[in-house]
Amino acid sequence: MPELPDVETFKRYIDSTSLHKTIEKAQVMNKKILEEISKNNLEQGLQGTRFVESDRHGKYLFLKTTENQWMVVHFGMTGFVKYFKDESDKPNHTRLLLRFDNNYFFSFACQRMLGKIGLIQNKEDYIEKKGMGADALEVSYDLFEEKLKKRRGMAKSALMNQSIISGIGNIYADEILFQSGIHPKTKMNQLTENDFQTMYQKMQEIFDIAIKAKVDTDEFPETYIIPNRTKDGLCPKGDKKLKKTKVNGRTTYFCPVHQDKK
DNA sequence: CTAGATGTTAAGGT
DNA sequence: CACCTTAACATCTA
Repeated sequence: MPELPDVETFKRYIDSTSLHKTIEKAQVMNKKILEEISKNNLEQGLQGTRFVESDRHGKYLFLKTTENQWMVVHFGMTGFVKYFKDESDKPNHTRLLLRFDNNYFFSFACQRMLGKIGLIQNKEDYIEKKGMGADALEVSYDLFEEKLKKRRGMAKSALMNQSIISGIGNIYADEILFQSGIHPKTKMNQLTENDFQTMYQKMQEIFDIAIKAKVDTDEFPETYIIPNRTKDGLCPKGDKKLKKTKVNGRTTYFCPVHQDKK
């Protein structure tokens, strides 16, 4: 799940459930998710503090503690968070478990262990060190076009490159290109000014709609390709079968009729 | 049993 | 040097 809209949805969920509660206990259940910190240092760094503020950059989530540090969360491919009261509701692949002073729990779960959690002093330095580009919801049109138009590789690869623009993943890259009528293998440097304007506008619109729908694909517009990204999926604009290919080593769906720009 | 699944990164190649 | 592509990571399911 976790592309920009998913992470934004987690952020809002955390804002409404988990801020301003003292963390009485922190338990790292699996060390593989730790990013440059020991189990003990993360647990001790969290215990006794409260989360007071949250932020998101691309697919990364930041939670500020009363000690002026940030817990940075990356969800990998299978990560999610859950706030719950009854211990029997604890998710299966919980890797970090917090208990608040109201006896509710906070779980960070990730089945495939591709997620990461760290504790950092400075959010801006971290973003810089990771080489992240501007957040997809904050990037200006001029920067969007300037960064993308020189790229020689395939359009989809460039959209998914986090160092150019942060937040677009495999699923939403397919949606942006479908809504823009651009074939995913088109070379980015062959697109026109008009194409970049369309992609920029569609990117904003799609993320906006996905976030408002809380990422529930049942609530997505009928014209979206995301719910149809399956074997035998049909184009929502014409009933022709979608094509499946690989870009960047990732499964890519597109409509050969509506994405002929190449 | 094998292939593939929303992500990132290191290593190799242009 | 800047950019592009691929494999690997760990686990589970179709």
